[in-house]
Amino acid sequence: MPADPEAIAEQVFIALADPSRRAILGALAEHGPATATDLADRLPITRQAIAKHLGLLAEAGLVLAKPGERRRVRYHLQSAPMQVAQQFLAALARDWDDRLAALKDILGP
Amino acid sequence: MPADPEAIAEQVFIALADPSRRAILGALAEHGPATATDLADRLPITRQAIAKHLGLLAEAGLVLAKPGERRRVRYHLQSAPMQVAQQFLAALARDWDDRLAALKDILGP
DNA sequence: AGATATTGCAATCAACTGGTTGCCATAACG
DNA sequence: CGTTATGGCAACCAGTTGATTGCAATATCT
Repeated sequence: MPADPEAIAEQVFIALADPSRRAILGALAEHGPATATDLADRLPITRQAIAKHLGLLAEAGLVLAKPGERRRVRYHLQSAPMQVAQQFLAALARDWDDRLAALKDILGP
Repeated sequence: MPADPEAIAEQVFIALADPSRRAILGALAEHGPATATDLADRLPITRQAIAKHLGLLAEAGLVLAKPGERRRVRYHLQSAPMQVAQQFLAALARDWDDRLAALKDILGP
């Protein structure tokens, strides 16, 4: 399991780049942990499509699958990877601005 | 031009989800503004592929095309959209944590 | 004018993606 | 025991994507 921040951030970016995935995450945030079939009721896509997305989200660490009582698997949000991605973004933006300022110092008076 | 933060963030996520695109941005950050052919020398992909990526990056606002002297078009970094995306991420993470805490308050002692 | 370099556009291609349908294995409940 | 729900594959399909090659247009230098 590589804790490489860039790898984690990349997976978060991929996950958050898709509207359906954001909708799934939004539903989980709004109504709490849910199963794939629950989400299929709320969202306009099939359970299998949702299951695929949940697989990807779990891979990215944004969601955790918890086996429940009636053979149901409930998915819980995990915000940790998003914070990693956020810090990655912040570092990138800061780096860019620093280098741009440095260039300006060299070229301009 | 929609200033919708989510739309901007989505484009940033899409842009940053691709390694080649991150490499292009990295090269621009490291060596300053450059043309597509310049970048094609540094990176292991063709100029046309780079041009396509630059188009997408420009669409996302992460890069600005500045027509230069010898018909050359130099691309400059723009960090503003990244800061929007970063704040979008921060807001999401905060929202999740708030709701999770609220659920915990309801369910647990 | 001719040679060289640089950009833009189009076609093409393999791989990936988001999504659907269908089927099978369980497990709960009447 | 039969029915009903739930979840896990697997196949398949259309659209997108990352990347390539080829070529035309324009500009620069000798």
